Amino acid sequence: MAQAQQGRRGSYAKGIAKREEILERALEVIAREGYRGASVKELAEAVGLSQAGLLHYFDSKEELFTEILRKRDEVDLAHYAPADGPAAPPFPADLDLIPTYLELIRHNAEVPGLVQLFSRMAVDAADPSHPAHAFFLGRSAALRAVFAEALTKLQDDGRLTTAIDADTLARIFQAVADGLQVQWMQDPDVDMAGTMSALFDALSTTPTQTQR
Amino acid sequence: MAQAQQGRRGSYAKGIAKREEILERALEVIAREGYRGASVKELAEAVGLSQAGLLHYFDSKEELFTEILRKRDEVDLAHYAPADGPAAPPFPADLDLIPTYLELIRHNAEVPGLVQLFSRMAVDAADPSHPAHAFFLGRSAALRAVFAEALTKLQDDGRLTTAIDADTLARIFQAVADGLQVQWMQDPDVDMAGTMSALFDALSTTPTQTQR
DNA sequence: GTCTATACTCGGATAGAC
DNA sequence: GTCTATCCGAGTATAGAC
Repeated sequence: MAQAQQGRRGSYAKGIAKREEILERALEVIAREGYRGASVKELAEAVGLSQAGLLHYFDSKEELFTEILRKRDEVDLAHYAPADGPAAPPFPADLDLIPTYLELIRHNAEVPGLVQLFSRMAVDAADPSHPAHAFFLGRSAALRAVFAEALTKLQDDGRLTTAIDADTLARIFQAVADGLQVQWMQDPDVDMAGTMSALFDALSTTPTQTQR
Repeated sequence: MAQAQQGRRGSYAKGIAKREEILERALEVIAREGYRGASVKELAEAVGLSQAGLLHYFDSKEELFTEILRKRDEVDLAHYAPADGPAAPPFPADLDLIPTYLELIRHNAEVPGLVQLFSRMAVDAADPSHPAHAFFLGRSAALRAVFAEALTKLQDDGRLTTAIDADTLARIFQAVADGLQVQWMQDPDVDMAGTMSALFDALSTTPTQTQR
């Protein structure tokens, strides 16, 4: 009960490496092959294990998929946060946040399965009793906090409208991103990054365009 | 094969009235009691029928729930389109569209179950093989068209920014609305209408506020 | 640690009586 | 037209062999 268990429940140092490996493989597979209400069995086979073998590392299906999303944030953060100290996931509080975010959105368009998984879970996890509920609340708040900070700086520099407070703006950008994902899933011709960018430009006070 | 069948498949004039009645009851029940992955059986009992009895009127679960959403648009349209000729669902092309839309958003906050159902289906129906795929594509496009028309008028009147074309603006408003719904489901404190309204104001060129 | 096999549950669909 | 009863498939979880 008191020993150091840094993984999740019941996993000792031994298993956690494999766990991470599984999650990375899962990310690749889902990104490439898509997610259509995937079952544990399907994912297990894609990852090279039996269903029971996979569930050996995770307590339940919900935990498994939640961890996949967490891992996704982890790799995205590592990739899009060039110089990082202990920055708050899923994004660093750096200044060039908007272009970086647009880059990430462009990247998302390359991994439809992950977008599907995320959107699906976001809806399901709205139920407070869902295992991923806390994860989404926390992630969502963290994302907005980082955004709000960056947007405040832009407002202070006179580069962004002050007609809306930064917190609300952060919420709006988040909503647009999430909403565009759904539209894009339904119609892949939708230009998520371009639309986001257009909104940002329209709310900017300088004639400068965001570099796309 | 040639006789007039105005309902869906295999339902003759007799059944369609009951069908509509069922859908109305379903709307009430879901709005009030919420939707958490509801099964046909649950809904059937809430509506006063057995599972088999309910499926007598609908070919499948997916068709049933799609029809519920369609009915929802129908009653919303009837309620929020005061004087209507043959206007395009789910909204009339009238001028006071923005305040009306805000009203509808406020109304949505009163019927969480319907929002959950809609969001869930919107994600699932992203799959082109989903029975509701076409419904969502059509609805979405129709909504944007109505919006784009109204927004164009506002731009022509010099009351709205011309930094973004009306079509893109329509898409943005749609995305914000959808995204805010997800945020609101996760955290009911989120003020959907207020946030939408703030964005609209910020994109307006006149100092006038939208009447909330 | 990983597998096979199985138990169990749930939910949608269908057959057939009334 | 509506019910009861049943079937069937899917999917998760678990037991137990290796």
